[in-house]
Amino acid sequence: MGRGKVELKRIENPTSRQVTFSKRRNGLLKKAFELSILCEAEVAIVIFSPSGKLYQYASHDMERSIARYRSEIGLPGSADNPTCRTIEFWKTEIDELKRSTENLEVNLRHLSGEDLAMLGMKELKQLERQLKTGVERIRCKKVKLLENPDDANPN
Amino acid sequence: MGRGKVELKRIENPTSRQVTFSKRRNGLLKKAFELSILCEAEVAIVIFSPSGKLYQYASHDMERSIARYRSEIGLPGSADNPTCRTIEFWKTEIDELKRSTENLEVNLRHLSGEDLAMLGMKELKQLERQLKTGVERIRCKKVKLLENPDDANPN
DNA sequence: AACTATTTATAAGA
DNA sequence: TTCTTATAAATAGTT
Repeated sequence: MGRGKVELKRIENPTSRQVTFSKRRNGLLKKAFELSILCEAEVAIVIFSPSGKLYQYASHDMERSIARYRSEIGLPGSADNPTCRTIEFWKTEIDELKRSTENLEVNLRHLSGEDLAMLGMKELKQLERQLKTGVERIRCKKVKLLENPDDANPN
Repeated sequence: MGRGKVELKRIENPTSRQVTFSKRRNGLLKKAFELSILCEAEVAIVIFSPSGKLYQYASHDMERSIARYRSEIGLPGSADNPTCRTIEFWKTEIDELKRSTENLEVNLRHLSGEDLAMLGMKELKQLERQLKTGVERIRCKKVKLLENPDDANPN
């Protein structure tokens, strides 16, 4: 990727090694970010430059990913003997559940015709179609119930 | 990098999401390897697929990199020891959130006319009324949008 | 899994 | 460090 092909070995020139490090480090972190978004993966990266400086990326939370890694590998610190990391893991678990709950609530309100303010025409049309489909299905069900009341749960 | 530009958002199609995950995961791990060789960097990556499978790369050693990360961040490594009670608290917190999520999902499906099997006539009528109200509100909103497109979020 | 048309990343140069 | 550009590499869509 560049004006010349590069050999897979240590870059001897310290200046160009530093420059390459900087460029490729950014590239790697960007790719990690994209992977996590596109594929809903949990990605965590830790990089130490030759001079010892730390660079990191964590799609969710570094401690959570470490905890998950360890529990996957089978190290202690998971089941019993919970550590702070384990707790962190659950905290983010909770946060994610809360977020998904919020999303569901928004969807529900939209289907009830509430909170429509920020929707565009495209979304409105889609919502309307979805609701009409729902009404149609419910009508079918009602008809079936009337024809064959024995199936009914008598509420 | 490919025949089409790709939007930075979750890939909806599960098949192509899986394929992309596989391709990009390999790409990311390869880049990490190259970075460590070319620039003598210490690189550690942990990836969890959406289905929970672990993939990893560590130029030196995962635990070493984790330890180095923690010491860099300033964590003593072994912090306080959370009690089982705290953990139990969070477990129930999670259970409750999961239950409420399930309820919301059921409501959402009902509003889409799915999973109607166990509903009685009374609930069906209520659902239908709710949907009709929703449709009506959405129509109002659409009309307003058409009359006054400037308000629109242009989606 | 293999194939390419394209998009991206980046090596070298300024 | 930042920008530019030629080229290598990665990969999205397709088969």
